[in-house]
Amino acid sequence: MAEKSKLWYLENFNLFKGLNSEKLESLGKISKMKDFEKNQPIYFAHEPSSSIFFLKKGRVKLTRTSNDGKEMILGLVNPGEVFGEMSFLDEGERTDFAIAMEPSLICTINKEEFKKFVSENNELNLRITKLIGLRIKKYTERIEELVFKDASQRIISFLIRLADDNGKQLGSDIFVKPFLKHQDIADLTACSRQTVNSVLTDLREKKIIHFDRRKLIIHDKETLLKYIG
Amino acid sequence: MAEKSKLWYLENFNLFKGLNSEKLESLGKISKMKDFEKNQPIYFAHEPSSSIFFLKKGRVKLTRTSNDGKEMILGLVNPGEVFGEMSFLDEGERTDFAIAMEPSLICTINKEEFKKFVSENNELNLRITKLIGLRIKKYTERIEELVFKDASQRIISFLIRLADDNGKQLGSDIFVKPFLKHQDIADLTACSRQTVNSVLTDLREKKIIHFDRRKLIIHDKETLLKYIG
DNA sequence: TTTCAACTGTCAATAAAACGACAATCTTTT
DNA sequence: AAAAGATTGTCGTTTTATTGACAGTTGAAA
Repeated sequence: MAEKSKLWYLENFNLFKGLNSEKLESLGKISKMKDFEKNQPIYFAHEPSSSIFFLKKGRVKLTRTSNDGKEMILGLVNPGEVFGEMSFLDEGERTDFAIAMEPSLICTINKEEFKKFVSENNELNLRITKLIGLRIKKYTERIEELVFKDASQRIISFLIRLADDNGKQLGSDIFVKPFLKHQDIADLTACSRQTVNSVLTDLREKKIIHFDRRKLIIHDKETLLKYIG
Repeated sequence: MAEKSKLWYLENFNLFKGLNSEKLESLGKISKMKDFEKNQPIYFAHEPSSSIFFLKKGRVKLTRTSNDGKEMILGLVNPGEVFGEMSFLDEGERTDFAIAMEPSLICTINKEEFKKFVSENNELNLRITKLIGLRIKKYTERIEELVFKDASQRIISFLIRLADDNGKQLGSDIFVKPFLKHQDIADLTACSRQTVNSVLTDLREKKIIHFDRRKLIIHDKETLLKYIG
């Protein structure tokens, strides 16, 4: 491994993997790194979407709020991932609200400068195309889930995704840092807090998962998979 | 207006508006025009997605089916619009199923040839970018609707979209050709046929819309808008 | 013209999940 | 350490929408 460059913070982004140091250098010039504390907003709905973001460290959630104040979570962002990339596709305003769930380190690049950088580095085009394709796929899957699955199936699907994205396998158990409260899971799966609680409790009684306020363990992913067919 | 070219069929696609005749010519060379009859499938799920489609005339619906046979409609395609464009973003298989709802005329272009054409005509890049952005927006709006709105609000939202996309204003009435059966509306709005019927009937009783088997008229769009806030 | 299949309209029964309420527990602040 | 606030757990109760069943219509096919 090469010596630690001052651009260390760009190296780990999936999107930039394998770029040579010259290009990372020029990327470094147009990017700004910023710390966010827990619960600090990153951008708001109706703001002009003029930047694209990369999460280096921490955790971010993207939400939408209905007229009457109900919240839904559009997505969670893990380290190494891009967010706010709609700015790349669209001139308009943001439609979602981004907030740091934990102390986070976030890299910001101005939309126009990023577009210019991409046009000078065509290898990125393909990656971005794939990224966008993946987003569309995720959204259509989410729609499908809302249409075809009932509340407990949606919650179980979510647990599986959580295990895959954020879990650490230890023997036959998968440990997940429980960074979401029940209300968050409810906002992610389009059901009520009480329903989330009862589904989780039920799974715990059946020894398929275990959880309390400080841990979440999936004992038996196989069985969970059976529930959602 | 210029004399009718043999490329008349390409002229009206939103995506190609304003391309000069030389470019249309070369587009003509890589595109194939084909007639589809009512209920004829255009592509299936799990097929490799090797082409992109443009609807010249008729009407197409894009659907997904759950494991247990329930259907949802992912979207309706109107003349002048693209579909199957995921092939442009993704190497994989189709995830949806496209079927002609009416006798239709459809232009097909091979994904790779289309990509080549786009790379030689950079003005298209921006339009495609916008198109993709719009798709993402539509999907997130759909998710939002499923999460925040109840069945009758979803049906009413759908009626408004239908009026906007397919309606002809005549005085204060908006006429829509009723090309959808109740089951289709149900598949579009994620509720049951019976619920669709009862919501529509209720709106008819209140004289906000009128419909029977051969027509659908929206008398009072204002009031519909009030229902959905 | 008759027949058949698909679609519409309606209703009662059932099921799913939201909602409201409140106690218990944990966390943070003072 | 006490108080306040947030989160979880557990209830009945109520709402919403699905389901199934069946009769009435309509359009197409024979």
